[in-house]
Amino acid sequence: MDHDGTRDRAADGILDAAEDLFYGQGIQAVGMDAVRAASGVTLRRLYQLFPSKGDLVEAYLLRRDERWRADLAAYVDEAAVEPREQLLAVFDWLAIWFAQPAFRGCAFVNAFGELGASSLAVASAARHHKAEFAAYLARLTTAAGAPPATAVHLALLAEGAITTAAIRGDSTPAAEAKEAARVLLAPTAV
Amino acid sequence: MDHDGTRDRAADGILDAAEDLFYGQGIQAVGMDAVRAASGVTLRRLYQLFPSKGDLVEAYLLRRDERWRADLAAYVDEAAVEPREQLLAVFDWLAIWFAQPAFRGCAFVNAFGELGASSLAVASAARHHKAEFAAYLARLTTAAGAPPATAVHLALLAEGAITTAAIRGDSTPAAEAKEAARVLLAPTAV
DNA sequence: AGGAGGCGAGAACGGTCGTTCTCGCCCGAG
DNA sequence: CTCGGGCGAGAACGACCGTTCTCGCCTCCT
Repeated sequence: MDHDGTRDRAADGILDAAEDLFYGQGIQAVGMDAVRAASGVTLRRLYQLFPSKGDLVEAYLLRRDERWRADLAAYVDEAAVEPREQLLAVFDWLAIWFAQPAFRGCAFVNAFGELGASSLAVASAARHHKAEFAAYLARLTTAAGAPPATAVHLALLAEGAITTAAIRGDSTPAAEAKEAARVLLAPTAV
Repeated sequence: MDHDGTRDRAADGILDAAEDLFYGQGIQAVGMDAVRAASGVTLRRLYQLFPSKGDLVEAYLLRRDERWRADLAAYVDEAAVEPREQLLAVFDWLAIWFAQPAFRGCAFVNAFGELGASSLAVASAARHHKAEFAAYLARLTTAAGAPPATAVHLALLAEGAITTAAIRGDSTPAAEAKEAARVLLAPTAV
């Protein structure tokens, strides 16, 4: 038995490798043997911890969702205190994300496009991720005293910025979306 | 030789089948034999017209890009004459697209997420498609007398609406994006 | 009329993938 | 000391994929 965390540490290493590979190359393009090689674990243990590739994919998406949202919230929390400024800080965080060399768009959008039609687990992971992000923006928006519809508009801008930055391969869409967000947050400007 | 259009008609049928399958299930999930079966053509002819799957994918994306933009422009042209109204009509067209049962997001975003990391042809097809769409919005925006930055903002909204509609599986993001677009197009409102 | 070349149908080939099995080895219980 | 159960390493298996080849047949030039 594993009284210590050997099992969990192995699972984390596998998930680290799987995340790099799945996100960087696409899920179908990465074989289980590549995950094994990158995580330094044996194939037997890999299947003990994740009985099928589908399970591994699901765990990859779940962990990424939680870490992505936690990282965003942590950045926003220390970037600003006023809700309106926090909403704008979301786009600053996107800019930092987009500038990372490994950035390749939203993992959930990519997984949905690849497997959403055949895997219900992938489709609902993507739905959940986007719903949670929308709910986060909605909380900030009501705290800022802006109408609820504004939260939806900002979510569309962020979503568009992510996809556009991925395909254009540059990070300026974050700043562009922030400009638009500023307009949407100032209904009766000047 | 084919003096008549037999060859071209066969190619069209293959592309029709390939488009249904690639868009509906993802590119890697569809084998060449499935394309052959759906198009009623023989495997030999399929490879005569498209020497590799990569060629077929490229042709699929190219034809889809042109038809998508032509359909959009045709709708917008007959929906409104004033440039500002035409910009808003773009989102009405998106709503119609999203409501189609087979709608599964942007074919180029999906292909990019699946193959963009490994296929330069797919990556540049996606870049080209998005650049052309952005240029179209830029033309309408300058015709409407709005600042060029507004075109970029509207493109982000449209992009976000496409992805959000795909993942949520409903067509309301088009109307939500249209609301936001109206705000962005009325800088000094009321 | 005859033969050569193109066609349809599908088998075949080499490679890869997800998953499981084999086999020798170690380690701890009795 | 012994022996059984779990381990690492990798081979093996069945399925599938992209692509090519085989093999009759049909057809069109001369």
